[in-house]
Amino acid sequence: MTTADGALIQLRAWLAQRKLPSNGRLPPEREFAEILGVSRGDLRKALATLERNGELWRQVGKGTFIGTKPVDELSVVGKVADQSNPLEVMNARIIIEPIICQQAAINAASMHIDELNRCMVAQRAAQSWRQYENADNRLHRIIAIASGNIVLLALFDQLNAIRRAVVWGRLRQHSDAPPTNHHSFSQHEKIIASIAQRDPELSALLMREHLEEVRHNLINPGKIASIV
Amino acid sequence: MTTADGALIQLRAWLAQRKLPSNGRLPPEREFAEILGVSRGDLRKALATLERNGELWRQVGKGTFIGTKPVDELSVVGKVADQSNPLEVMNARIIIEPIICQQAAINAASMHIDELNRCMVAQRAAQSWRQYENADNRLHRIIAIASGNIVLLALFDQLNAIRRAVVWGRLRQHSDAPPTNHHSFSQHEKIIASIAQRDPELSALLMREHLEEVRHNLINPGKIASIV
DNA sequence: TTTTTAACCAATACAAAATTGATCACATAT
DNA sequence: ATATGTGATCAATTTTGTATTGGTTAAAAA
Repeated sequence: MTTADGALIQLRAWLAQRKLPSNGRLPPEREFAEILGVSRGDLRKALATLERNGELWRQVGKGTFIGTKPVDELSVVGKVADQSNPLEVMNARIIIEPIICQQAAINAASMHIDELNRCMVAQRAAQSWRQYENADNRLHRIIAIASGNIVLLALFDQLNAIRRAVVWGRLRQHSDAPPTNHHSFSQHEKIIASIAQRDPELSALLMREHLEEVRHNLINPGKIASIV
Repeated sequence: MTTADGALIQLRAWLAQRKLPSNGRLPPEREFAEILGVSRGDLRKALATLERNGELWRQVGKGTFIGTKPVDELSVVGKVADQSNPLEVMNARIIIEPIICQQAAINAASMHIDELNRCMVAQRAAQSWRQYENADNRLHRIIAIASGNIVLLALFDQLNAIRRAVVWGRLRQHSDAPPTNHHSFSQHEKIIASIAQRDPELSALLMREHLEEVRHNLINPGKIASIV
């Protein structure tokens, strides 16, 4: 038996008899090594073992804690946005939004269909890119609302927040002229129609195709380089 | 024409010719008033007008920014949790997690497979419900990590946060004894195996079946009434 | 060789100081 | 007398500086 194994045994014994503070934090490594009477290296090996087992978690500058690491649910958008990029966000949309659209086809009320059609009217009447974008965002969000699941809507909003944070500050050189992206119009209309006629699979397929085209335009910045 | 109207005109002209920093922030009021050569009060009136039009937004201690105010994703978890219920969260999981699992089968690295197997060992060795639950949460989260898409991981964490907020305080009367839910064990192992052998469709199917069984146990609270 | 110790690094927490939009009181001007 | 500019003050937020902590490496010691 190595001394590192001995440290692990001592650590387990200490954890078993000690009553931990409410936040589950245990002493910093340097003190803890003295308390247990082992070297810091051996203590770290023992802690690493318990961390692999998921019995505790550590973080630089914070400490060592018993249990599972809590997900920091706030300001997650900014951190994710820093680590991500427009393409990754687009890929996530292609994965998530079609199934939300599928649920919308199952659960949408006629009220939602009407609202979607109103969005199309507003989108066609848009006289600036800002108005067009607003109408488009609203359209996609109403689909999420129509899914009938508040949790799905919350996830959609989260995804949207990440998207905005990622493209935030990047080039947005589109003019103020209203877009002439009529192909996107027809795609939207087909999606709405498939929802109206209660065809979940078709809705998901059309939404996926629509987003994949948007991704294509994102990768190949031709005439239209905006995220719709 | 009042002096306040003149300030609005000067502000618009300044915004039209000046190139704004990437974050869209414009100078603090005191400096800005000097730059434009107007009083701070008139500048504030002009800014208020543009704020009403949604062309900019302001916040105390932060500054004035061009564009629409980013949504505060903060404390959204609590609001959603209030309006939702365990079944709805479960349904959202059944919709979301299978496709995340599908992506994991496509993108998982061998490191992730190893980690998943370690989770299974920890889950089998669990000697209390707490340890079992920790291992299970970690398993599902590693699958989300293995998807290779940070945005998907963020959405999974959000879903998890909502789940915890919803079931928080509700029935959780399971004893401290380790669970004998061996069927769940085999389901987990099959999912890991399907990921390891790169079968996206099978992975999604198995995850869906697994979660649907959890939902069944949630609706029919028999022997096992925990959300796994 | 292996283990321990020490030193240093990067990330985080915490507190103090500076910044900033909002608001009010008062002086000034027309 | 009303309106406008000026300054002070407040509360929210950012910034800055210091101490702490896990992570890492290399030298010292066994």
